[in-house]
Amino acid sequence: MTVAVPPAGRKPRLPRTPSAARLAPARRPDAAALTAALLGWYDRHRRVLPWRAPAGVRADPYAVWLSEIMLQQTTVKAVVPYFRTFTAAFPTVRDLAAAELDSVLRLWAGLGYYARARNLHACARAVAERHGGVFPGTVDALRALPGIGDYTANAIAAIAFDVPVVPIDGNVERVLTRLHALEEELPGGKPRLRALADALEPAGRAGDFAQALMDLGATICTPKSPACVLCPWSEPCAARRRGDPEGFPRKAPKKEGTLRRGAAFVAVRGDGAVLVRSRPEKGLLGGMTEVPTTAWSADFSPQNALDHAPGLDAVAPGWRRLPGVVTHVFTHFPLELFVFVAAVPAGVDAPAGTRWVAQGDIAGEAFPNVMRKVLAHAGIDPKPAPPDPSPRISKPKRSPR
DNA sequence: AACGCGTGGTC
DNA sequence: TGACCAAGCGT
Repeated sequence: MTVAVPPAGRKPRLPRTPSAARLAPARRPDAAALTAALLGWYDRHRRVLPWRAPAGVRADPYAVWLSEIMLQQTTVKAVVPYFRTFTAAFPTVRDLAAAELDSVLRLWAGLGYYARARNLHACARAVAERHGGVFPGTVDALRALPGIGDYTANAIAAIAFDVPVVPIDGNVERVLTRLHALEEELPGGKPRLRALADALEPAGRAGDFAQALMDLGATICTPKSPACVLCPWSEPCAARRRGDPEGFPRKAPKKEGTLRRGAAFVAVRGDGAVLVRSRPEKGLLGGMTEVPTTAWSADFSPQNALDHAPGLDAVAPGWRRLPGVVTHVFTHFPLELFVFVAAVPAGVDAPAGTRWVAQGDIAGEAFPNVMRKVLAHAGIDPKPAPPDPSPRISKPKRSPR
């Protein structure tokens, strides 16, 4: 279905009479009216978040950038404690640039998508070196920095610099495809979505407008059971009028990955030290810490697992397989790990490419969650990955239905 | 362009 | 309870 998008700044003609209104074909909603309704709603219901400035105050670009990177494919609830930890450890982008990559990875551990942490560090250094420690205020300059794609460049430009652009994330995607009942499947329909976003009018409040769209998507226009009765755009929403808001956005089904298996080896010394190694910089869980494992493959069998773990038979005389398996689901494949444990005599050297981590340092290692599960399965408490999910943030809960 | 890349919450 | 999803990016 082809949808004509009116040029920004011009309103579609309104029908003259009520009867004409009823008979008229669906019209593009009036951009100025949409803006007024959305910003009015935002002024009453905006969420209070650690990286947001008070109403009427422009937010700190560093805080906006840091939060936007953390929020990529990640929930607000998960991000808040990490955001507090990072701003405490690195008050400015220069502090972050001066830090070792390894300390950044350690603080990031548990948040997922670890390439973000490496790009975060690289971006901080680029800002420090290329821009004198000050974030640039244009979409193009932001877009050129590591870890900043189309969405994030537009979000930072709008929120931190009030550049009149509309960032499109999952929330905005949902809100706009519903508002227009866009039939075209995503991601193919993204260019049309871009046109719909560009037809909106932030009216001099680009930052508020962008965050209003996201708050609307996060609290009202939710994927399941949207609260249309509370929505400022309820009246013009084509999907609601059609009685099927949940049906948007239209998406092509995605295929699932096949199960992989492997073995993980937990070698524990008498003093509590554990044998670990670092994963390669690139790829799955890049740069993170792990206990030695076999390769993970669809045809793995635990029978001769040690044959596929060179050097480990020399570390300890008796490897014992624990009952059960550790399961973990990555975005693109599920994983089952068989866990082997061994008590290692004092004085045994770590094989090439591995190292001993003292008992007290285990919590500080950059273990991804799958490895924390393995350690827990072996009876070792890896300590909570995320910082304390301490002070509550405002939660605009609505009554259950 | 399609895929690789984590984790936690929700129903 | 497994499937789906959440403020995407890099290749």
